[in-house]
Amino acid sequence: MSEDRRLDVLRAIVEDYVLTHEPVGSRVLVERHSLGVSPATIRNDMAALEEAGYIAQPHTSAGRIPTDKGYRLFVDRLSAVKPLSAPERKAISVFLEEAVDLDDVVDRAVRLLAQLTQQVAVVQYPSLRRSALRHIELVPMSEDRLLVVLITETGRVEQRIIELESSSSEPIVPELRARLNVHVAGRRLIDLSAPLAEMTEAFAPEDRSLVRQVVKVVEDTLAEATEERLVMAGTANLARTGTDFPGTIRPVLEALEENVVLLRLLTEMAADSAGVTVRIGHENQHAGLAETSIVAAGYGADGEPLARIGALGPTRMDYAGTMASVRAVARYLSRILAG
Amino acid sequence: MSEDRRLDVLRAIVEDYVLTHEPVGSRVLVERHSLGVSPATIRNDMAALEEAGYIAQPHTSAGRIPTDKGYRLFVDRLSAVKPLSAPERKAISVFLEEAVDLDDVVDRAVRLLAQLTQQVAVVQYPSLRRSALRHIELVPMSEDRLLVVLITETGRVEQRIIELESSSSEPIVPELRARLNVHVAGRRLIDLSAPLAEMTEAFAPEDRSLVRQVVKVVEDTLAEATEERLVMAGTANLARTGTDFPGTIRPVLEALEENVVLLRLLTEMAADSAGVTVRIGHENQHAGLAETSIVAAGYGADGEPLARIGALGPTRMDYAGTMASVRAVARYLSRILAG
DNA sequence: ATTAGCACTCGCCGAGGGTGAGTGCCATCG
DNA sequence: CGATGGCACTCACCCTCGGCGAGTGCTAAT
Repeated sequence: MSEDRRLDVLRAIVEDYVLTHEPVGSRVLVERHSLGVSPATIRNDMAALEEAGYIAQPHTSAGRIPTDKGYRLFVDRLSAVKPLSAPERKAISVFLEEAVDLDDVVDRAVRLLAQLTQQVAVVQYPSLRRSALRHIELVPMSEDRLLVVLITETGRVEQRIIELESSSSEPIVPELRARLNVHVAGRRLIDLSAPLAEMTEAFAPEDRSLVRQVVKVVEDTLAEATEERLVMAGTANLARTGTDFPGTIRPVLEALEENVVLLRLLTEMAADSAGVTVRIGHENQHAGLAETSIVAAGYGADGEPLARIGALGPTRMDYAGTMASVRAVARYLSRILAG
Repeated sequence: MSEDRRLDVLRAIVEDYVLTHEPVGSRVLVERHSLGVSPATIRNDMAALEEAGYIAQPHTSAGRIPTDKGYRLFVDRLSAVKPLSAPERKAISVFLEEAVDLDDVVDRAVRLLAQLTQQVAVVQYPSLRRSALRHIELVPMSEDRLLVVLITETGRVEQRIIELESSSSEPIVPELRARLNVHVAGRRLIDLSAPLAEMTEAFAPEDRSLVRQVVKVVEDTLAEATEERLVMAGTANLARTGTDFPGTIRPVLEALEENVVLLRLLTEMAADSAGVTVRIGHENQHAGLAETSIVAAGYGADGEPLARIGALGPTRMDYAGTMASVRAVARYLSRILAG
C-alpha cells in the first residue's frame, strides 16, 4: 500500500470537499482526479485514512469529509501557496496606494482582503508599542489639563488628556516638549523607558512632578493592550456558505464582536512564525470557533511585525488561495507603510 | 362594526405575532386577549383589516401576519412607549458613567443598546460639524508639513497633516495658533466660515497663503461627510431569530457593512422629528433592508442633535420596548456628553 | 498489492393519506 | 345592524412507506 498515494487521496478529498461542500466517495474520486487505480483500492486507502483520524464519514452510507487533523496535514504538507497572477498583484498594489491616510489604508486593506478571500477579514492597526515615534505634542488645555498627542512614523495618532496637580506648570511646557522630542524621535515606545528616566533627571526638582506625569502617560499608552484597535469586513460572507444552518454562524459572529478574543488569537498565531500561519477548527481554543479556520500573517517588518492581518472562515475553505491573498495583502501593506 | 375594536384586533395581532413569530388566527386571538367577542366576529374584523392592507395571510389556511402598513399604524397610534424600570435606568446611567473617554462612551453605549434591545445597535460619533470646538493645535512636523489637531467640546479629536508650499512659515505659527483659538473657541465648525475669513484679513498679505491653507483644512473637515464615524454591535442577534432562513440575514449584513448606507438612513430619519423615529421594512429605500426596521433617535441636544443612535432588527420586533431603550440610551448619552 | 464482485446500510425523495387549524359564508339571534 | 354559531372547504403540516442509489466493507481472485 503506497504511502504516497494515500496522501494523494487525502489531498483529493480535501480539494473536492472544499469545492463541492459534499462528502466525497471513492467513485467520484477516481473520476475527477487521475489517481490511476480503481475505487476499491481507494476505499482501502480511505479506511486507513479514517483509522488514522484524517477523514470521517458523517453517515454510514455517505462519502468522507476531512477532519481538522486532515486539514492540518493538508496545509502543512500537501498544498502549495499558489501565487497570485500579475494583474491581481497589480490591482492590490494600486488600490492600496490610492489611500490618503492610515485609516484609509487599513480600511482599504480589510475590504480588499474580504473581497479577495470571500471570507471575513481582520486587520489590526499598527502596534503603538512597536512603532517608532515621530513626534510628541503637548497642548495646555486649561490651567490644570494637558493634552498629550503621540504621532508614530506609520501615521497613527493617539491622544490622552491628563489632569495636572500643580496648576502653575505652563511655563515649562515648551522646554518639556523640546526635550521630549529630542529623546523620543525615531525610537519605539517599547524602547523608551531608559531615555525617559534619564531625561526626567535633567529637570529641576520642582518640575519633575509634571514631567513624571507626562512620562507616565507615554508609558501607560505602552502598557494598554486594549489600545490595540482592529477593523473587520466581510461578515456577510459568513452567510454566503450556501445551505449552512444559521446555528453555526451565530457563535462566530459573537466571537467576532469580542475584540479581545480576536486580538488574543492573532497574537498567539504570530508567535508561530513570521510567514502565514493557519489555525484550524478546534486549534483555536474557543467554543464558538470550533468549525472556523483563521489564516493570518504579520506585516510591517520581517522579524517582529508591527501588527497582523487575517482571514477567517469555515474550516472547509480554500487554504491555498486564502493563504496567498493574506500573504500578498500583508506584503503590500508593509510596503505602503514603509514608504 | 366597531372601528375601535378593529384597531384592538390589529394591536393584538401585532403583539401576538411579535411574541410567537407565527401567523395568528381568530381562535387564539380571543383566547389570549380579552376581546369579549367570538372568533367569528374577529374573522369579520380581520377580513376588513386585510382589505385595508394592514394584515395578510401567508397561506390560504393560515392565520394573519401584519404588513408593513400594519406595523406603521401600530407604532403610530396603537403602542405606548413603555418606560424602563428604575433599576434599568439606574444600570444604564451607571454603566455609561464609568466610561473614561469618548471612545469608551460610544463603545459602551453601542454594546449596551445591543444588549437591551437584542438587536443590532448603531451609534454615530458626535458630529464634528455641529460640535463646538474647544481648541485647535498646530504642530510643525518638518520644514513643509504642519499637523492640525481639532478638539471638540465632546472630546473628539481629529487630526490632519497639510503640506505647505512655503517652507519659511514656521515663525508665524504661534501667532496663527493664538488667533485661531480666539476665533474658534466655543463655536461650532458649521458657524466658522465668517469668523475665519475675517481673521485671515487681519494677517500680513505675505502670510495669508499659509493662513488660508490652514483655514481650508478646517473647512474641509467640515465638508467631509465621510468623516462621520459609526460603530456597531450585536450583529450576532441577527442570527438569533430562530429558524430564520439565512437567505434573509445576508443582505442585511451587506447593508450594514456599507457605512454610507447606514449614515444616510440615520440622517434621513432624524429629519422627521426630534424624538424616536421608526422606519419599517420597505420604508427604508434599500433592497437588503426590506424586512428590517430601524428605530433611531438623536442625542446631544434637543433642537439639532449632535448625532444619532439606532437599533435595527426584523420588522417583527418589539417596537415599544426597542423605542424605550433607544430613547433611554440617547438621553443618558446626551447627559454624559453635556456633563 | 490491486481489483472485481457482492451483500448490506442508510440517507434521500416522492407519493399518499390523515389531521387540524383557519377561513369565508350564511342563516339566525338580540 | 352588528354579533354569533354552524358548516363546508382549503391547504399546510406530518407521518409513513417503498424505491432508489450512493457508498461502504468484505472476500476471493489476479
